[in-house]
Amino acid sequence: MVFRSPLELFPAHFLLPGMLLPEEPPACAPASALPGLRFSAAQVCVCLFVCDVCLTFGDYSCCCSCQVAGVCETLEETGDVERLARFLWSLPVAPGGACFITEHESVRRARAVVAFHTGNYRELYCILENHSFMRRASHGKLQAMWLEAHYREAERLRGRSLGPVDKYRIRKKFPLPRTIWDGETNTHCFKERTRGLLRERYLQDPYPDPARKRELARATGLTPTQVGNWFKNRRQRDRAAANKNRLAHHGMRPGAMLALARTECSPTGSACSPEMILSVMDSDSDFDI
DNA sequence: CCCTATGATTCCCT
DNA sequence: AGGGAATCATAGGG
Repeated sequence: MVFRSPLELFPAHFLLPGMLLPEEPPACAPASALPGLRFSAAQVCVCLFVCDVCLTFGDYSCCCSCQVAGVCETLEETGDVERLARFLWSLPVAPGGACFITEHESVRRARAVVAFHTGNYRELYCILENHSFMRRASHGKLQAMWLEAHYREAERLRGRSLGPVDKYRIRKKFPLPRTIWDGETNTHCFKERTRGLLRERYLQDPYPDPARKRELARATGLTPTQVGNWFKNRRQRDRAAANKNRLAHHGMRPGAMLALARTECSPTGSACSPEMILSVMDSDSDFDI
């Protein structure tokens, strides 16, 4: 087992907590040296026995790695990457590179965060590709770092910022590793069953009241806002299609179209707009309602 | 690379 | 608050 700076510089500080602090305290110093952070007593404690534990692989091993992980999580939450980097730097490193502490998922994630913020993308990719991250809650952040790192590399290479299409190609070229992705496809469209239900209700009433929207949301698993957006988009696109169609029938006045719609739908015309008639008749892919 | 489809967002209006 | 219009962002086909 070997130590990197600053443990190499101040080993006594960790092993003998009663000693005076050096002029420049290492990152893994007691909480008093880290103003603004609230570590638990146990988390602080790790700074005092971590080296000894790692040297001996004694009974503290599990406790030790959990405490280190806790400190990593706390530092990561504060967003102080520089301090997090110093803390990671202070951790012991086994000759082969593996250590029960650094193998902890939170520590690995912290290493990934530091690698990302320091622009060490090779290391970031290595960490993300070669270790499984079981905590799904952290997948989003890791995925974002994976993509952003590839975007930045491409931008640096091309000497210009990337457009949406460039980014899309980057995502295709560098798909998310399965270590940070559950494998579920992230479809851009709603499920066919959901869309079918929405279309059905839209035909009945293109202007559902809030209660109906909530009910539809429950039935489809969408949020009421998503349901509202869907209806809004549907109406907007039907109107656009109607206008397009109207241009094709140039010479036919809007009033005539409305009359046509009302006669072909219902006497009141309440639940069937001219746009809907057109959308049903149109051959656009989405007009299969 | 262009185009289309589609969900989301923003701004303005009533 | 909710609707319309314009626009953005993204996925996917050819």
